[in-house]
Amino acid sequence: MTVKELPVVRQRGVCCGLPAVDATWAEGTAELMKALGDPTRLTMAASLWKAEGPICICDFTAGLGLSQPTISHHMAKLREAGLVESERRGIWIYYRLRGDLAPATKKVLAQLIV
Amino acid sequence: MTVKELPVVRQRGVCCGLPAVDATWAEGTAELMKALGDPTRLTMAASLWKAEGPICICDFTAGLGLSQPTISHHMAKLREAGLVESERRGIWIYYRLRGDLAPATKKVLAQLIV
DNA sequence: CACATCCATCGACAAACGTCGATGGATTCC
DNA sequence: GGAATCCATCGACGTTTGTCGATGGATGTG
Repeated sequence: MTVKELPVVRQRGVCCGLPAVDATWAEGTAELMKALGDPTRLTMAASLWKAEGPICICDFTAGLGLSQPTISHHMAKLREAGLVESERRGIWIYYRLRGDLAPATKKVLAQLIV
Repeated sequence: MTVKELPVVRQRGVCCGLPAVDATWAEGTAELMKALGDPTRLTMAASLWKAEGPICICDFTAGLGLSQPTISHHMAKLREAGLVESERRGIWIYYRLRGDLAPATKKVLAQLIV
């Protein structure tokens, strides 16, 4: 993030180039950001990150003050984003962060979560 | 992110606690994630991150294949998120990442951008 | 078997979002 | 001064999102 001087002269009607940014990377990474771009989902992800063990929907419902369908909906988003996996245990379905998270994703989460 | 065994016994109708997650942190961080949660904005932010100097709207318009109002709109979102600052230079308005970005934000961007 | 609990899914609804064309202000060039 | 360029803002439009109540399947309890 080096800051250089502004271009002194510039021709009107002519545009300069941009640093190359891979479109596929942008698409995928934006998807991850979008998954974390809601306070409820971010809180759920952070809880799973900090938790010693997996957590079930009813615990989030109780703790976050939202309806069960809403929590379920958010968890589905996290699943679609490839962030969590689930395991049934009797009546309950326990969620945890996926064990095979991409290292880059892990680093972002580690950096993100206080 | 330690993984522990699932609870073996559990009472029905009783919910367990969650790891504490600060609501203010979640609100603010989700705001940042939301700002980066669109491929166009993420590309713009990455371009600014990689660029040697500031970039003006018309360059993004030319490079990203979107209308000028759309680019302007996205840039406004990045500004509202506290990510960019601008400087007028004649006809052009140059944008750059804010110099006083929070260290945490810088680290996230550094981690994020390839 | 009947009943309770947990949860995913559906349908609905208001709010937010991404995009565009049109407009108008600011600045520079001729 | 007149014309051209850059850009922010407005209004409009269809799409996506966050939330809920209702429903039904799966599983365990008595």
